[in-house]
Amino acid sequence: MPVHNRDIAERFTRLANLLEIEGANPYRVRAYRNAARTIGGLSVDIADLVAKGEDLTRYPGIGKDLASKIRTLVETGELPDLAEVEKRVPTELSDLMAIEGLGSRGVKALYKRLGITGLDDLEEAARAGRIREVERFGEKSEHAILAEIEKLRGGAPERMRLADAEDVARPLVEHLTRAEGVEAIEVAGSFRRRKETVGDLDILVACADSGPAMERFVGFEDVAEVVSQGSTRSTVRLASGLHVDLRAVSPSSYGAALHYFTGSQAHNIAVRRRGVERGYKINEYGVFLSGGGEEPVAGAREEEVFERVGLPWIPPELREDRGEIQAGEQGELPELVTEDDLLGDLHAHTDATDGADSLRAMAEAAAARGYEYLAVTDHSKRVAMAHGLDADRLRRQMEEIDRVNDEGKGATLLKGCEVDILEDGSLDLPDDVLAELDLTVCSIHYQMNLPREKQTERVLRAMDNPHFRILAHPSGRAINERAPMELDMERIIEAAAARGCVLEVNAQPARLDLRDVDCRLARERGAMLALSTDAHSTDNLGLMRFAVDQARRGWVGPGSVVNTRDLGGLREALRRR
DNA sequence: GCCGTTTTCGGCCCGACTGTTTTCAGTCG
Ligand SMILES: Nc1nc2c(ncn2[C@H]2C[C@H](O)[C@@H](COP(=O)(O)OP(=O)(O)OP(=O)(O)O)O2)c(=O)[nH]1
Ligand SMILES: [Mg+2]
Ligand SMILES: [Mg+2]
Ligand SMILES: [Zn+2]
Repeated sequence: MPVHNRDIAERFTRLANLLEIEGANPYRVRAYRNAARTIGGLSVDIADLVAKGEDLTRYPGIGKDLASKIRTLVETGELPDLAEVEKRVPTELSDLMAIEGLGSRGVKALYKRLGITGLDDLEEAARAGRIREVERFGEKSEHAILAEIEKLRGGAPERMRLADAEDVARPLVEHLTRAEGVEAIEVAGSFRRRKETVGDLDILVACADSGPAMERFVGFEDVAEVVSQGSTRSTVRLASGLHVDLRAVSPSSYGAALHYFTGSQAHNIAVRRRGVERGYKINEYGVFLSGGGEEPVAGAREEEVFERVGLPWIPPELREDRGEIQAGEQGELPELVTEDDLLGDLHAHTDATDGADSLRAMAEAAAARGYEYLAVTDHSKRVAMAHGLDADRLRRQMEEIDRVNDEGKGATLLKGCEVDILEDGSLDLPDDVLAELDLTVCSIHYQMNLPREKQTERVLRAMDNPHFRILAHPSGRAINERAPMELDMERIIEAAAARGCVLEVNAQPARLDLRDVDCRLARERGAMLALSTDAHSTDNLGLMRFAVDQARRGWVGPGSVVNTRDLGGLREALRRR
């Protein structure tokens, strides 16, 4: 696999940046950025699509020209347009745009006037006080640039995991709720869309007078810096480094503002374009008639905005401009799975291996959540670090499960095991003991760096075992910690669909594996999913909502999720083909 | 560069905040 989607997206982003610095047509620049966004949000590998000769123009924002450029890039590893523009302007200029407050115009001016091409040049010029000599720069921007360089040198800024963002948001929302005159408050942006990571927090408040809320916001104890402050919008940096935007509007604009601030940017643009087509101007204050007129025709509720452009209310998780608008228009928005749909959890550990709580405690905690069943899936022996089970210990655990089930106090415990998939694709326990289980959860914990073809074969071979049921944390990634394994996920999804294997959506906040886009591909290809917490304690059972988030972002409905079924239905759904 | 139950050409979302702007460009949401 020579060219990853990520590489293709990065090249087009670079091309867009350099063209913008050169002063190219901004809509052409936007077209390249859109293409980068589309490609970055794909589950299938573009290189595979090209190899199969598929028509790339079926993807929105990719026309004949871009399709041909992509094909060239995949086949030759080269993007001739990028090579061309790099002959005219230094490619490092694109990286300078990562500096906050520095855009294409600023970079161009610094390059033309001072010959600055990289971070080192920029720092030197700033220290020498030469930046302020350039038009549209001054003392303040010069200092700001130095500060930003400092931050950038301290390591690339990471996006924050959604679960961590919740912990940051909670006290801040609590703090703002107590501001005078706040009638409604919501964390919007990527947080509301439930993206796996967030770049910042975007908080919206409704109030007649924004003053008290804004003051309270910048006065929050964790604020390290007030980046900007106005009457309707302020931005702060928290001690953790996370930025927070607060937007304040009157209650009559709350719906329009919530729509605006929830995004995504691409979704907003698409909805606003529909507005233009229908004679409206849509902004964060409401929907207005294009001809002018001060009075909005809608704005208090989010539904009104959609209604004006002929759409039903679209769940935030879908608002990525990835087909939700067309689906809404045609009345074909998917029914999305909810936490209430789930009748059990199919991946959990106990104190027999690396879990914190007993079988009995886990069964009772599952019942307290209203579950009908809980699969106990402790590690197999290969995972020695977790004191994994051999056949004997697993059999003793099965006996204990029988006893706990007989007591009938908790949810029904299913006999399972998280069986390690060994390097050759065989499973870590003998078939005879696996045959005694209700289900297996199979996963890779070692040798995660095999080449793509081998790693894919390893998983497919594991599926050959008739006792294989669920593929757990399929990519093995840990967000901000460990890259996913090299895998042909499309092949794995297709194999799962064909052979009656189930793919897990692991709810551990660092995993979220499958990803949203993989969930969507799985649904499209007819593979079944299991939403599971991989709980290592009774509390961990409560992580389920994070798996639900990503499944919903993947357009997944209850029908594609095995643990929406009752025990009888589940056993049916887990039958192998 | 993309795209079309108005269009195959001529549009392409719309607004807040900052700084050096002397009347608004640049950057960002
Ligand atoms: N109409 C419009 N809305 C925008 C634009 N840029 C951002 N927004 C809206 C939609 C975004 O979801 C919202 C918050 O902006 P952010 O930059 O924080 O993006 P978002 O939260 O979606 O992603 P993030 O995880 O923060 O990178 O503001 C834009 O160019 N036009
Ligand atoms: Mg955001
Ligand atoms: Mg933001
Ligand atoms: Zn596990």
